Amino acid sequence: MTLAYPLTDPRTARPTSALADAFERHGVRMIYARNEEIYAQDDEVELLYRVVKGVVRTSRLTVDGRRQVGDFYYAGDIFGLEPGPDHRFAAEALDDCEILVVRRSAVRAFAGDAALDRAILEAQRLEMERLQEHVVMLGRKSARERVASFLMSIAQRQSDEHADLAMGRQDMADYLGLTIETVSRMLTQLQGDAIVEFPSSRRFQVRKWTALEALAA
Amino acid sequence: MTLAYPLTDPRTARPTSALADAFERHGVRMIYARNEEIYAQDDEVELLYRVVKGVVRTSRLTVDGRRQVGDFYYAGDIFGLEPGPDHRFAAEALDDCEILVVRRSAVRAFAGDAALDRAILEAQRLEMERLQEHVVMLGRKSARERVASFLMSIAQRQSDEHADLAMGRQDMADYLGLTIETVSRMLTQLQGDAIVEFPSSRRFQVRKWTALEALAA
DNA sequence: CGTTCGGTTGAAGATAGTCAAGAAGCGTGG
DNA sequence: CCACGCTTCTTGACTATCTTCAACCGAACG
Repeated sequence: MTLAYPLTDPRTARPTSALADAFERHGVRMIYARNEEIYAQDDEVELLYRVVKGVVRTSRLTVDGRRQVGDFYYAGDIFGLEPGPDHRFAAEALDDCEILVVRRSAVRAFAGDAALDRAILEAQRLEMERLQEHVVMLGRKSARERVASFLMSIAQRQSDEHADLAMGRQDMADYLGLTIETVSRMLTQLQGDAIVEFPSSRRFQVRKWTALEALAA
Repeated sequence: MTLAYPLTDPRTARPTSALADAFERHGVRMIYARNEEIYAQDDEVELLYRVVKGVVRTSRLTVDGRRQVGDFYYAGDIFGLEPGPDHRFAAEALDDCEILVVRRSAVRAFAGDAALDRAILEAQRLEMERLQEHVVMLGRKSARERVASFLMSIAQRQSDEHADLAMGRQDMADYLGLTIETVSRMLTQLQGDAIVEFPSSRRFQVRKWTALEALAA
């Protein structure tokens, strides 16, 4: 990890809330290399993070080595906001990342309790929505449907015709509660049905939106 | 649903937080019959609920009829606290229930923004922890492990030697992301291994705590 | 005493996982 | 620029797990 420079950058600034404002003023800009750990499982929760550039993955390891990926965070997303005194999920940089970090107490002093609490509340909302969707997906969707949902959410995020996958197959698998082989098979299957097309393993294009939507439902 | 009487009952009162306090003062006591709906999926979020007596189940139905149970709420638990403007999960009374209900805006006026936000924050914490656990369970545990985890959490909650299941097999299955048959089979299997014992289908006793814990891990 | 409902059990089938091999991309160094 | 090794992804064959469909059992209730 490299400490870069504390900064308020107008390009990445989004001073829409007390929280965003606090990030601008008190944030420290950090650089993380690919696969570097941002915080560990069971670390104390004391900082808030916002992705400026790159993609972050949260994940949890069970004692016997099974891994569950919590979510992926892209530029603008806030993460590290977890209930309880320590992190149940670790956070790692998927690729080279630029992250704004603020100390929670610093934010509180700056923003005032009420404003901060409301801002954090809002961030937690998003987090909970993600979790709720995740639960339904893992509990009630088939492998094919999970993969379709995943591609759907990625494709929606990117306005471009082509969508890029920031993560490898293993990360997808651990997010979807599947094995890497099953993910791979489902992808080739969706491609065989001409629903999506992969010019390369990390890049795809949706061919039949309605079909993909139906699966993702 | 039957409206009972607005009340502050010292037995069920837990005036430890602004939220609890608000429930005491502004709560309306409602009675729901077994399987009665408390709020529907896609209803607007505007009320907060606290279980006084009975058990509540939240669940979500997909378009094609699959059901995912979100969680079960027992006496003292707060529910209905969801992100977004409307409920993604419905809430229903598992058995005959007594519920304290407060209007969010009323609570806010009473408690003051800051105190309320912090109290809601705390309740949301618990909710997020449940969701995180649920994700890991659905994503990375086998049927046997899921059932074991479930029994474990029920048994821990009840101080008694015997633990009672408030819900039927179907509800367990929909919570665990399994079918009713698989749940049943895992239960008989755990019983066969003398890890738990079911004198009746709704009542059990843990025989080998260490074995159950190992599975639940 | 029959009916209903919730739970269990069995047999067969589908879905996803495991193990193993092969192909394709990618960076490094000759 | 090509060759090599490494990693990631794909594919195949087989197995395990879970689901499906169906029958059965037993307690609760009229």
